[in-house]
Amino acid sequence: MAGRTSSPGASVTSRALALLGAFDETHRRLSLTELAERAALPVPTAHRLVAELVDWGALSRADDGRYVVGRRVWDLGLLAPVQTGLRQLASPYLHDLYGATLATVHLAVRDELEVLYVDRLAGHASVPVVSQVGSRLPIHATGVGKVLLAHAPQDVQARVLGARLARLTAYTVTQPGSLRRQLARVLRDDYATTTEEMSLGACSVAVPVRRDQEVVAALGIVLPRLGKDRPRLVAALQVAARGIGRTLSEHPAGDAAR
Amino acid sequence: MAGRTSSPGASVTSRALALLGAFDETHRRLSLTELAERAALPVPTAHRLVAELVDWGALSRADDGRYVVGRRVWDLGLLAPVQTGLRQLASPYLHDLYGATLATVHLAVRDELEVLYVDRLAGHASVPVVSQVGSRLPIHATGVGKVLLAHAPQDVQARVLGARLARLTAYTVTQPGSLRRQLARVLRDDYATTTEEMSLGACSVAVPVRRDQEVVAALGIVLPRLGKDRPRLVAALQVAARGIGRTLSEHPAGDAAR
DNA sequence: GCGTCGGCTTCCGTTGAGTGGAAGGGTGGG
DNA sequence: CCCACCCTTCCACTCAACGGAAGCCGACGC
Repeated sequence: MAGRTSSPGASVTSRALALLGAFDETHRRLSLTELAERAALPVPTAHRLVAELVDWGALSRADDGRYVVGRRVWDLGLLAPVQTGLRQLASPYLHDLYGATLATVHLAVRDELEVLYVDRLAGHASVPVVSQVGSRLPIHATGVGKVLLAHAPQDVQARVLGARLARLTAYTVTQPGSLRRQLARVLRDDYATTTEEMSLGACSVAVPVRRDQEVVAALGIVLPRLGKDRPRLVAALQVAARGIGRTLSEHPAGDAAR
Repeated sequence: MAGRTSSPGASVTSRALALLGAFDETHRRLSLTELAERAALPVPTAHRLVAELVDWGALSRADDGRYVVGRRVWDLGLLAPVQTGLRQLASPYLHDLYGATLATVHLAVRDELEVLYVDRLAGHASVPVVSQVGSRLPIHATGVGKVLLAHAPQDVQARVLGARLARLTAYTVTQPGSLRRQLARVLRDDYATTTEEMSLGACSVAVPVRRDQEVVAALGIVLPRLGKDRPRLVAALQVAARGIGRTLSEHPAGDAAR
């Protein structure tokens, strides 16, 4: 390979992937110099590798010279099991729920100690929420998060409860004991709720989505307040969740929740 | 580099990308040998490169030893402008439309001579359609396709009309003269319709989405039949389309329709 | 239970793809 | 007009990458 390299042993593939990895939610458009910095590469090296990524369609160069993630990565991302399995199969159920409630509807999975939002439906009438597809939010402060945490392995629960529970609003549950009791109730009632714990003006209800007894996702909705609609909402969510679980069982190839 | 190579001059990056490019809609799970074949690489070479892609999260190995597109590509795909620009900004409008009609709602852009479905909303009550997010369908047989074709550059229209127009149902418009006249009417009426031209039992209406006078996408819905609801549907679609166009104009960084 | 086959994994001598500092061009701002 | 920064190109040097061969492993047929 090269006579001199700033990072001996690094492969070409890892460098190219480092360039792709330079993009994130807060860095969607990057100049060449920014890319090089974020990927820890010299500018000429970044320049060569970026040109190849652009040729293939992994990156795209905008008119202002900056780079963005290319259409081909979007296409490829749609082939990932989280999309073709869980998200796609669940979509009609989520739309049924949305059509019936016009509330924000969430489908989420656990991603280590966080909640990953796999899908989110919302119109203009829905409660504004901070989540969007691909977001990772704290697991202790959302309805779907509490469901996923309640059904997580003991070591995951220990790590979440043993860490500092971030206070996001005055109503966030930050005492481990309180959260533990809530999780026990989630297991008993088979649904979770939040009341302005993630953001003010947003309350939520969520239920587990099971495939063959295993909780693989959580389905939830967000409303300004729960009130006396709670039993009806829980019932609607559970019907949709069972439908999703059944559909997932009928499509074994789509190992959706991993 | 290596003392011997089956494809001299091919870069490491291009080989790694060839492996990613081995996946498509009909090849979502591939064995190592299949990956090597489809990427035109020797198996040991594929083995090494695939291991790196797995390490980074671009690919994932399932329990049965086969590979799928990894979560990190899904994450990255969500950063592409087609997602963060057009799709995300349009989503609330699409959900409003869905909530009002419970019909299948489509958002699409032109991708060369085809329609690319950027978003699709459907519940169980909606008409089953063949499209899904990321699908490319023929531009002459769908409502959104006719809108995009009517507003396409002359050379694009010439290439579509000069090629054989595939007959998908008995009602598909396959005569270039007929399609030309329909496109003229689309420009005049500012909406397009289809009647069981793409699949039986599915009729559609679609309107252009404009950002600063430029047609950047098409918005459509699919129903079992149009009937006397057509004017109301067109009006609802146009309101949503104008809302999307306005929102796109307010977010210049998201060059969504490219 | 054994043998065969196919897929996968590991090895390693050879070599050319890849390296990045230097230099130069272009653009925007002061 | 000058300066600073970003981007692009060059090229001597070298080590990362190459893939056939060999071996391992699991499934399948007899």
